[in-house]
Amino acid sequence: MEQRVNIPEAIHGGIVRDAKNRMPEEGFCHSLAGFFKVLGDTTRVRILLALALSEMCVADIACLLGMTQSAISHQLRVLRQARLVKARRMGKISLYSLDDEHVESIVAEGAKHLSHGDRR
Amino acid sequence: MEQRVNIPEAIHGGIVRDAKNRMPEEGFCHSLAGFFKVLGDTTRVRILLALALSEMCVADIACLLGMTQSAISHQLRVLRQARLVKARRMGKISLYSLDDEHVESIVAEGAKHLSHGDRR
DNA sequence: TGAATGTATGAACAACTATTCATATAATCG
DNA sequence: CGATTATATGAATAGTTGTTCATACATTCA
Repeated sequence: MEQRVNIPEAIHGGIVRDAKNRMPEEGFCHSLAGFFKVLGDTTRVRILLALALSEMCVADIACLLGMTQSAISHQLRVLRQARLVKARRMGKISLYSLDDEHVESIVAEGAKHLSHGDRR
Repeated sequence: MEQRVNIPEAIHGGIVRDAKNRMPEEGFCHSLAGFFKVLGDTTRVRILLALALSEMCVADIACLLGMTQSAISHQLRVLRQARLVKARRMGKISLYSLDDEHVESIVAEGAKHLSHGDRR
C-alpha cells in the first residue's frame, strides 16, 4: 500500500530523536495491543471472571451468561489462542479454566484503574 | 430488541447457580472491557509507550510514529477520555503525558503475559 | 450400529472503529 | 488586523469484529 499522507515535522526534534531510539519495536506494540484487544470485549471479560470462580464447561458458561453455546464457543477459541484460558476434554465435555495466575492480576490491575477514575 | 436465541441448560447446575451469585455485575464487566478496548489498538499503545519516555506534543508524536496529526489527535482524545493521558496547553502547543503511574504498570503486566507465552 | 448430546466452526450480516480529508478553533507574531 | 502555526473535530469510508444460523465433529450409550 502506498503512503501519501502528510506527516508533520517534529516541533521538538531532540525529544523525538531520542524517543525514536528508545521506542519498543512495532512488533511488540502490535502484540501488546492484540493481547489487550482480546480483553476488550464484555463477553470475553465475563467469561474470564466466571472462570476465575470455577472451571466450567461451555454449556455452563452459556447458561450463566445467558448466551448461545455457539457465541461462547467462538469466544473461548479467541481466549484460548491468546493463552488466557485452557481446555481439557472429559468425554464429550470440554472443561475450561484460566490458563495462569497472570490473568487475574491483569484484570485486577485494570479494575484498579477504573476505581482510580471514580475517585476524582 | 427481542431475545429469541436458544440458551442451553447448564450441565452442572450447582456450579452455575453459585457462579451467578458471585459474578461481578454487568456494568463492571462492561467498564472493564471498555478500558481494555482502549488499550487494544496498536497506535494507542505506541502513543502510551512514547509518552512513557517523555511528555510530547501532538506533532512530535505524529512525527515519531509516522502518522498524520489528525489521526494522533483523534486517538489522544480516546486516551484522554479513558484517563490514560492528560494534556496541558503551552500557548498553541498541547503537551501530552501519561495520566498516572498505573498506566505503566498495566502495560508492564500485559508485556509479562506476552513473554510468558513465548516461554512455552 | 444409530440416536443423542456436547462442542467446534464456516459463512453471512450488522455494528463498530481507525484513518483520511476538509475544515474549524485557538494562539502567536508581523 | 491578517498570516501562520498547532491542534481539534465532523463526516465519510474501508476494514474489522461479534453474533447468529446451519452444520460438522466427537463422544457416549442403548
